[in-house]
Amino acid sequence: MPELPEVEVCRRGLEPELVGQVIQGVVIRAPKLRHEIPPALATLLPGCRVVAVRRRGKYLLLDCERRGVQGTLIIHLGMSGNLRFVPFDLPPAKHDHFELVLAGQILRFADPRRFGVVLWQPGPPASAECHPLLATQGIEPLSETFTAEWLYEAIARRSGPIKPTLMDSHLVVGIGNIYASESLFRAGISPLRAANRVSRARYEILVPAIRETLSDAIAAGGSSIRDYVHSDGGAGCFQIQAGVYDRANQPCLRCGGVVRQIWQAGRSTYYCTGCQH
DNA sequence: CACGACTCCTGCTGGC
DNA sequence: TGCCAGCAGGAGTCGT
Repeated sequence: MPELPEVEVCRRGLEPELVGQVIQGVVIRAPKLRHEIPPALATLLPGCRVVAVRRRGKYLLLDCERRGVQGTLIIHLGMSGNLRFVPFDLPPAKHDHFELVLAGQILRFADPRRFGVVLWQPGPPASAECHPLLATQGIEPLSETFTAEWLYEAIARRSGPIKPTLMDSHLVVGIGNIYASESLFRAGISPLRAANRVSRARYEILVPAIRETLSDAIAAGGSSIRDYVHSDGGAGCFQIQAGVYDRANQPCLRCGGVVRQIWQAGRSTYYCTGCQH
């Protein structure tokens, strides 16, 4: 599921249920995701109050506190991860790897492909950003500092194609394979064009296109935020009709041209040969 | 530094 | 119907 919008929708679903809650217990079933889930969480977390649910890129950050001791639970959903609130008596399924036991329910993390991450960073909330996985994260595309000017300058020495460049989380966070294609479609820019050969004027179009693509997706998920976290995640995420993604050989909804599928950096890319140059 | 290839893992789909 | 190759919304590491 998770690109930035899905993670943000997930965060918004978690926040009202989690903030203020005291963690009663922890269950670790799969020691090894992308990294081992720290066994120490089983003793660190019980008794902790969740004081905030934040997002950095595609990482969820649960700030925790217990009598002055602070730390942040870092969760990444990888390709196939999801978080659900479930009742105590729902037996765990095959890929349910981790859970927080709360007062009236369980927050359960499932991830079939196990590309996800559950880690712990001790210290006050601000120190979470110092974790090696987070310290190198790029700019937030929905922040006010993400401007055409910023992107144009940042990309000056990037000669690779624009689409995989936009997906580099050390440059800009949160733009995954779907929204990279969709944003470029909205902006009318070919995914094959070298990043540093996109004109300044076209970045003025691309940056708002990225912002609108992401925020439209959040808004679409937002109509069923509760459902998203409480059910199996199908509800919110796919309500946006894709312009090009997964529409190979179908007519472009804007110009009637044909949507083509190509491969870049090992990932599929979709674009309209008629209106993206 | 920047880039592409490779890697981790399971599950589903499409073609035969 | 069954089998298998290929692909799936991420991202770190390594070699060039």
